[in-house]
Amino acid sequence: MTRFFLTTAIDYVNSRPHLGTAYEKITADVIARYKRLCGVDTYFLMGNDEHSQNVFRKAAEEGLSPLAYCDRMEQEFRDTWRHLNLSFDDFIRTTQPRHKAGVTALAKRIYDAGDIYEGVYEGWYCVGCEAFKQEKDLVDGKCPLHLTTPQWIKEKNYFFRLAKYQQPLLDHFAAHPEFLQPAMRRNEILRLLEGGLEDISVSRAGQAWGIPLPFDAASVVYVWFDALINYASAVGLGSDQQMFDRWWPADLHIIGKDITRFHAVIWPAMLMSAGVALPRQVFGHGFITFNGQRMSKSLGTAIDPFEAASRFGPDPLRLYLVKEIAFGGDGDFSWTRYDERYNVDLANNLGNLVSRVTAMADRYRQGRLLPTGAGSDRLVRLGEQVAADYRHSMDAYALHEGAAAAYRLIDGTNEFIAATSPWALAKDPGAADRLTQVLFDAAEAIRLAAVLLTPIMPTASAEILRRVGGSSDGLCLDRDGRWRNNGERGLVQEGSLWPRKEQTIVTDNPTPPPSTQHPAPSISEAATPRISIDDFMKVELRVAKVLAAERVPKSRRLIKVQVDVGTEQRTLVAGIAEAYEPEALVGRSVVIVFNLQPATLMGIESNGMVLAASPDGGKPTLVSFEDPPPPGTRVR
RNA sequence: GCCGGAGUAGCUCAGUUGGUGAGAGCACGCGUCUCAUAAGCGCGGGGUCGGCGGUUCGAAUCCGCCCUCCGGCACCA
Repeated sequence: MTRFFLTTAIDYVNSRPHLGTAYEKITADVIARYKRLCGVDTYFLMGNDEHSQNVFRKAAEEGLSPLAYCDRMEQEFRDTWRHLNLSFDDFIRTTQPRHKAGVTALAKRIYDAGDIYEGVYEGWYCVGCEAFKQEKDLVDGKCPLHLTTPQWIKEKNYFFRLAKYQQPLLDHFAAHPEFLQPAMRRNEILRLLEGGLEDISVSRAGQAWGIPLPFDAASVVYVWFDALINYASAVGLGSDQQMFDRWWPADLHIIGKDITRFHAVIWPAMLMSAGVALPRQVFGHGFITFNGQRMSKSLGTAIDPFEAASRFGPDPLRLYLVKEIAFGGDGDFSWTRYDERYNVDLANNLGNLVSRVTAMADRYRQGRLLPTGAGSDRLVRLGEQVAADYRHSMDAYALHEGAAAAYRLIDGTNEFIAATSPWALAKDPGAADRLTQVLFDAAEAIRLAAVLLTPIMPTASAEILRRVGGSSDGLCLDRDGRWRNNGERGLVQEGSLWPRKEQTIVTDNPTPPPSTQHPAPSISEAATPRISIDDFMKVELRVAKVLAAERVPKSRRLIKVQVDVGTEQRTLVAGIAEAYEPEALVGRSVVIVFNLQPATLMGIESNGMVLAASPDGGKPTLVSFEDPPPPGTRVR
């Protein structure tokens, strides 16, 4: 294989990228750079997913046309990616003409294959639940929650015959065990496939923001169907056959583990139907947490990759994410750990190693080194072993092991210097040749390690190569990734590559962004349409005192509370069990929505709603009073 | 409750298809060199590999049950 087509998931443009998104792109970039280092003609694709209703709404909230909003977000994404030194060859947007051409072409092929049928999305619809109900969910033909007979609803829709591809997909998984990685994800999907598939809806009626179906312009392609096709449309499906022939099929889709099903089931089925070759491999990477917590904007646990890369530059961040996290598994990021790894891996080991070797070369040999004999057996063997291990690991996308291999050589070189003590040799006139060779060996080991680290730390590696007298132009692993014991080297001694960071000045406590730049709530609040006082007065808020509370059986969130609202007692159900024990609620005064339509939750009728602040991804906090007024008091 | 993931040294984690007395980094203690960014190198302490059973000549690794933590789903009026 002389060419390699690599993709990452395209990103929703609802918000700016966080470190988790950046992680995916960085690992993909490392793979792309590794392939290029191997002399493989590489096409690395990234992009944005713009046809979502959320985007449409968000743009409207900000008073922008959807496209103008997407243009702006593209700049934000590109700025971030540039800051991380990502070497993508192409950046696709799903609003581009080439993508529309690709979607149209693929949809038509699937349609012509007879795998898209016009149907009605029909089923029992419970008005109370605002949801479709499966036959099996009904009890005596009635909604078990509302005890009402649901309506039979029909909605025009187009379906893709996904179910038809159950067996072909199973066959494909059997024939290509490498198709989905890591293995655990494959097992999950196999179990899902064995359980059978259902046809899926691929269109939405009555929406303008999207790509019209080629066979029915009144409907647009459903966003997922649309998005997946980007991988093919970017390389010319439906617009540039020559390019498509050159790059398709994709060699590797790097995606997050949460969207494995789309890439390992729906996407290959679509391609099978259209008679297009399947991608060779899908790799589902893990998630990055911040101090063990899921990244969330409102909790202050979303790390801005821009900020992280600004701390020491992009290379240290890239090294951290690649070396410290087993690729495929989940990983954690914290500022203290980031600083620690920076000091250990970069300042103490690699950076200091470059300093000591260039300093000695300068001091003892005026920076000129020419081999005087054979290289150190031990170090040469280590270098060659490391280079081989590195290749095996990187070829298997065990990126963390590839980084570790390079570091074994760095550590080994520090040990080598301690063992050979060049400063002692320098005092012995009879050891002149020996000293030259020792320094040459050390410089060569650094050169080799820098070559291996090039995909991970492109800028720093080039700088190291310059300092130890190696070239960084047009690197080729076959040629430059092996031990050399020839040629004069000119070493240059300059300032520290990575000065030690003596103290941590950033905190790892979740820090919600300062209110001045708190984009999440402030923007959405400002953007929400204002309501009149009359609208608000429709909502009747009242003080209620909790008389009794108990956990709803088999529920994780729900607590059933009996409250006194002044004029009567009521039963309501509140989703606060994760934050409150029922006993702790009794006697408390809370605020409820008094005039809310009743609803049935887990079989219990709730007459009202208990107010609580509900942070995104956090636990609710009840609205309470310093000095509780009597039950029934109106709140306004 | 259902479905996943995880539980290995004080901390963060590696441990390919079960097999040499269980590892790395950080932190800690001791020693040592002086070329270097108070960095490097060497030695050391410290672990019932969540618990209990089972398969096996042999299990951190496979199987069963249980405990704990974290996600996702169902309820979130």
